[in-house]
Amino acid sequence: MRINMNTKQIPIPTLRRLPNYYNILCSMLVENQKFVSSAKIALSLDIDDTQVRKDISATGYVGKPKVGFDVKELKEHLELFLGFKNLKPAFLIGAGNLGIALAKYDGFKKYGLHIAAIFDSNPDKIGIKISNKDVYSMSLLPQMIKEHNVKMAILTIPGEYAQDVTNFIVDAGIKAIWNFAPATLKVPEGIHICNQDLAASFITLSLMLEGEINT
Amino acid sequence: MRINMNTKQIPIPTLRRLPNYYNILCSMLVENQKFVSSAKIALSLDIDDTQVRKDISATGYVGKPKVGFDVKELKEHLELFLGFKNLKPAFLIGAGNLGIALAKYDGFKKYGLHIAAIFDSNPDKIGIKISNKDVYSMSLLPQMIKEHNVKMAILTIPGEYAQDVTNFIVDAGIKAIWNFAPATLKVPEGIHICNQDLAASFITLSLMLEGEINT
DNA sequence: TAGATTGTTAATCGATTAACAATC
DNA sequence: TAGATTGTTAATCGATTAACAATC
Repeated sequence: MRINMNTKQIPIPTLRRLPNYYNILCSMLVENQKFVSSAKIALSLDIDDTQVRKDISATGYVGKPKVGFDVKELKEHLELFLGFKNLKPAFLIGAGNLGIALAKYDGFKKYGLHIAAIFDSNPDKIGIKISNKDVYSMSLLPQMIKEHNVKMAILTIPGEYAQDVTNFIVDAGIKAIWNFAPATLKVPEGIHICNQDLAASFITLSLMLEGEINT
Repeated sequence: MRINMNTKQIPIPTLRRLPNYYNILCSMLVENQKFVSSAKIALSLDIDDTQVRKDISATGYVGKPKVGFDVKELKEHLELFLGFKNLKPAFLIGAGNLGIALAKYDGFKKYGLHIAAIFDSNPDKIGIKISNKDVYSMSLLPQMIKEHNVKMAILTIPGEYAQDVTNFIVDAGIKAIWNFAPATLKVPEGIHICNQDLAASFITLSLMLEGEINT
C-alpha cells in the first residue's frame, strides 16, 4: 500500500465526505469487488469524480492508474486515517429523549465512539441504567472525567441550560463537545465544538420544499 | 418596516445562520432591547459583522444607519421569511429510539413542524401512541399522504432499509426527506433531501480533538 | 455636527470543477 | 499498444471579509 505522506490539514468538507466513501467501500467489499474507480464512487454519491480523487489523495492514499482504487486497502486506509480503531470514550450529558436515543444507538461504535457514562441533574434519572450505562449525578462529573480520562461530551440538554453546563464541563476538563442543544455555546480557545444544528436543517428543508432555495 | 424586495435565491450557509439570528433576537426581545447592531449579533455568534448585515440584507430587511436593527421588527420579519407561521405537516418514519425522541420533542413546533403521524413496519409498534401520535403500518402511508396532503417525511430507520423506504414514500408522493438514516439516498429530480449526517459530525469532532483539523 | 452603523462594492479566500499529462 | 484511470495544475465558482460611501 503506497501512502503519500501529506502534512496539509484536511478541509472539513472533505472530511465529511470520507465516511461516505468508507461506507461505499464496505458495501463493495461485501460484494467482493476488488477495485473501484473514482467515477463509480462519485456516481453513487452524486458528486464530481475529481472531488473523489482529490479527497482520497488528501488522506495520502495512492490509487492505480487504469485500475482504480483497491477496495480493501482503501477501506483499511480510511479506517486508520479517520481513527476508527481509536476508542473515544465520551460522556453523554442529559438523559432526555434524545440522550436516551443516542445512548441506545450503537451505530457509532464502528467509528470508535464509546459512551462511558450518562449524566443528568434530575434525581429521578440518577441511578437508572440506559442500555447498560449508568446515569450519574452531574456533581460526579469532574471526578469521573479525571478517572476515565474522558475528553468528549455529548450535550443533549435543553438550550436554556446549555451554556451553564458547558462552562461546568469545560472547567472539569472536557475538550470537545458534540452539541445537540439549540444554543450557540461560548467556549475558551482550544475547546472544540461541533453543533448538530437540527433546527437549521429542518428550516433549510422546509424552504427547499417551498422553492425558496436552489436544489 | 421597510422591505427591500429581492428575488435572488438565498445561499444555504446564510439560511442556516438565520435561525441563530432569530434566537438571539428572541432573547433580546425578552430583555426588552429595542435595537441591536450587526456587530453585537456577530459577537454572540463569533462571526463577522459584515456577514450578519449581508445575511439580513438577503432576507430583504433594511436596518437604520447609526441605530441598528429594530429587534421586534427583524424578529417578525425572519419569522415570515423563514415561514415559521406556515404549518408543515410531516410523517415520521421509523419508531425506533431516535424516531421516538424526535416525536416527543416539541422544540421544532415553533418553526412550524407538525409530526402528523408515525409509521413503522414492526407489528409490535403499530397501534401504540407516542406522545399522542398514532403509529401506523407503512402500508397505510400512501393513502394517508393523500388524505393529509403531507409532503415531508422524517426518516429515522436503519441505513439498510433507507433506500427501499425512500423509493416507496417518493412513489407515494413525498417531496422532501429529512434523512437521519446513515445512507446516501438516490431520489428523482425535484425531490429534496436534507441529510442529518451524525456520523460525519462525530468523526469531524474526533479528528479536531486529535488535532488533525483546524479549529 | 460628529460619530456610529448600515448597505454594498471590491478583494480575498477556499472549495469545486475542468483539463490534461502521467501511467499501468 | 491503446484505452482507461489516476494525480495534479489551472480555471471557475461562490462564500467570506475588508473597505468605505451613504445616512440618521
